[in-house]
Amino acid sequence: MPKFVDVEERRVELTDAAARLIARAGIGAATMREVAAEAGLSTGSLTHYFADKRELLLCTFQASLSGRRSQRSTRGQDAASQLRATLEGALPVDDDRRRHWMVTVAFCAQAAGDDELADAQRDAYREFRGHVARQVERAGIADGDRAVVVAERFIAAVDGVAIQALFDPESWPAERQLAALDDLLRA
Amino acid sequence: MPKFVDVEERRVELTDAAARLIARAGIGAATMREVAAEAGLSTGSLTHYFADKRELLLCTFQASLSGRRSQRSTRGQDAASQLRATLEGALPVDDDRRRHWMVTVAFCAQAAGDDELADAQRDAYREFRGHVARQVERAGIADGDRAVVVAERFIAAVDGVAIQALFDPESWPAERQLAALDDLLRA
DNA sequence: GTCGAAGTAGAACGAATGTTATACAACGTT
DNA sequence: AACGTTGTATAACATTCGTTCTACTTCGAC
Repeated sequence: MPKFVDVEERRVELTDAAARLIARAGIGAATMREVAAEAGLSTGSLTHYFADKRELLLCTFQASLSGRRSQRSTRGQDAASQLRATLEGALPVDDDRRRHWMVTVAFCAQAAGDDELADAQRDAYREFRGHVARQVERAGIADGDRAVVVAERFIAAVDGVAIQALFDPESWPAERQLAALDDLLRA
Repeated sequence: MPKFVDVEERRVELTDAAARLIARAGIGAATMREVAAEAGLSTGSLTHYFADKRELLLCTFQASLSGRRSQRSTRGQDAASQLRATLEGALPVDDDRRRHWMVTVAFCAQAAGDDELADAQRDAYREFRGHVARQVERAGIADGDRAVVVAERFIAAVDGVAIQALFDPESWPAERQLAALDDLLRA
């Protein structure tokens, strides 16, 4: 066994580079050469860790999803605070979350005509909906199917604000986004 | 003056073909050759009506925007119904509106790294926000700055539902989208 | 009927892309 | 110390893209 390199870490470096590129200049800028250069490597290394571009993009998408999922670390708080934290995680209030959102939008667009991507998108959203619904139940806001409906409404409201904030940041500083979230939870 | 062809009509045919392609298979599928073929023409004709691909895409985007704007024909109704109709126009409840939404998402993704596109996106949204705010005022729901805030909340809720409906149509048939809209307006 | 501008088609070109192949460097094993 | 596997870089390949160029058609003006 020669030359020890943490394969998973390398793959993360490469998908991170792809995500940065996509967030900065769109998915069209994420060419094999550009991704490799952004990661400080060569296309030879890139193809060594990903069979082809499709695999690279799929992994980039799923890495972005799991990154957002891992950000939902909610312990030691009451249910209402956990719910609030979860929804706040879906707002582009800092550069990191903004980057995640740009990647998400890019893959939403890419999902047209790519069934595998569309399925991944849909499943990720349903998982998120279930997560929010569970927290809605724990917070005692609603139960059963009603909790799912409330979760959908919460997510819709937050996603809508997020989209507006993404493309009109001047109108939507972080405080205003959080104020909108508070208004939503108050009702 | 030889050979009379309605230039504007031809341009619409071409941007329509581009929009169909983008909605069906993503913006990556909207190559010059594919767009020309979709419109039943050749690349020679395409370049005859659009200087380059960038102009074609910009015109396609603006045509999609103005198409949605012209759909807001609201006369002979009370203010509340007009508001409802405007917001319903932003829901992907039929193939046409669904197509408009797919094009919008595609250009949202494209707006990363393209300032001109990002500006157009932002301005279009602000125009829509003003339109909704005016109808909110007429409906007597709120006045002045409050009307704008209410408009933003309405748009956010509708956009959020739209995004969910786009990528999970099974969970969001037209009736459910409209029910969500009614719930929103009732509160 | 002839001429010229407008429309259309198709080929051709350079640039860029995804992919593959080849050569070299690094390190554990024997 | 020699070898084989892994990692990395670079070059080459075929394809596809946007764009440009050229030829042909169509129609009104004279």
